[in-house]
Amino acid sequence: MGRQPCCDKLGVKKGPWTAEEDKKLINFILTNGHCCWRALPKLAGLRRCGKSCRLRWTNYLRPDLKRGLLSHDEEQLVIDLHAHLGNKWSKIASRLPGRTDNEIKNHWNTHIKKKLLKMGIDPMTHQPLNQEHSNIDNSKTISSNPEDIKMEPKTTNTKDVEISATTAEDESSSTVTDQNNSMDSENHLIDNIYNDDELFSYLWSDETTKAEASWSDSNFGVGGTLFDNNITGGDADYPIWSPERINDEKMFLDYCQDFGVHDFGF
DNA sequence: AATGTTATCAACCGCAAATAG
DNA sequence: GCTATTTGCGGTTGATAACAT
Repeated sequence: MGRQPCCDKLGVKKGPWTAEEDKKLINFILTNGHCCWRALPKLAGLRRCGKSCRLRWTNYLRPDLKRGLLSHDEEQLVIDLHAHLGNKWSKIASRLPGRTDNEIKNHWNTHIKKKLLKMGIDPMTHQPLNQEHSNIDNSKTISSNPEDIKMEPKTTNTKDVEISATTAEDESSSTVTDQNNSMDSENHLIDNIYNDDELFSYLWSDETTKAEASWSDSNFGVGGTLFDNNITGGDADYPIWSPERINDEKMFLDYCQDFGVHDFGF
């Protein structure tokens, strides 16, 4: 018995979303929440499959999304998280507020991977390419044990290597300057995170997956309203630094104004 | 200006896990 | 406990923008 396709192939539109479709999707979710992605397109009057709607919403339309390139500290965090979690993009994304797994995955493949390779670091193992198989320092190998992982970021060489490599050979001197300027404050930020044992055990704990309960469930459940609760539905979804949290509502309202705020029934 | 190449990122696909009945 | 269905994830593709020749 074959698996049912996620949607009727006939009459389902593919490809880039139009502003009109976006509007319909946002409007529907704001009004009704998304009780069932499979049924949503029909109810919302969209000729898309539920999967496509979910993706569009989570990767592009969600009001808490950040826009633009990852900042240096975000990038560094991605590298460190990747060293421990591997290609668990959704897990990595859950540590970066306002970023999606897709976005991080794309950024990894287009930017970070190249940077690491340029520095002579294997992006998959996070070990120097020429020492990859020699295991010079076994303590730096990726461990599945949270207790081992816990202290690792302090000793992981990735960050140190990047800083020195950036200074020595980065393609643009302006980039170096920009990064160095921002790094003072941003590294401080990251250091604070790493120094926080409690937070770190949280980060690596499987329990966090429970705390990663759907953003939408707490904010867009059936009958729920967008801003009834605070936008995050609890601290568990976001690391402690997140000034964006404060601005989420404003940003979303700004966004909605692109479509015309009246269309959303505000 | 025209053409070719590379980089980027939104979106799709297939699979596996989770959930419902 | 089993089967069907839904959801979410990670890999990949394809359109197109940016850059080089």
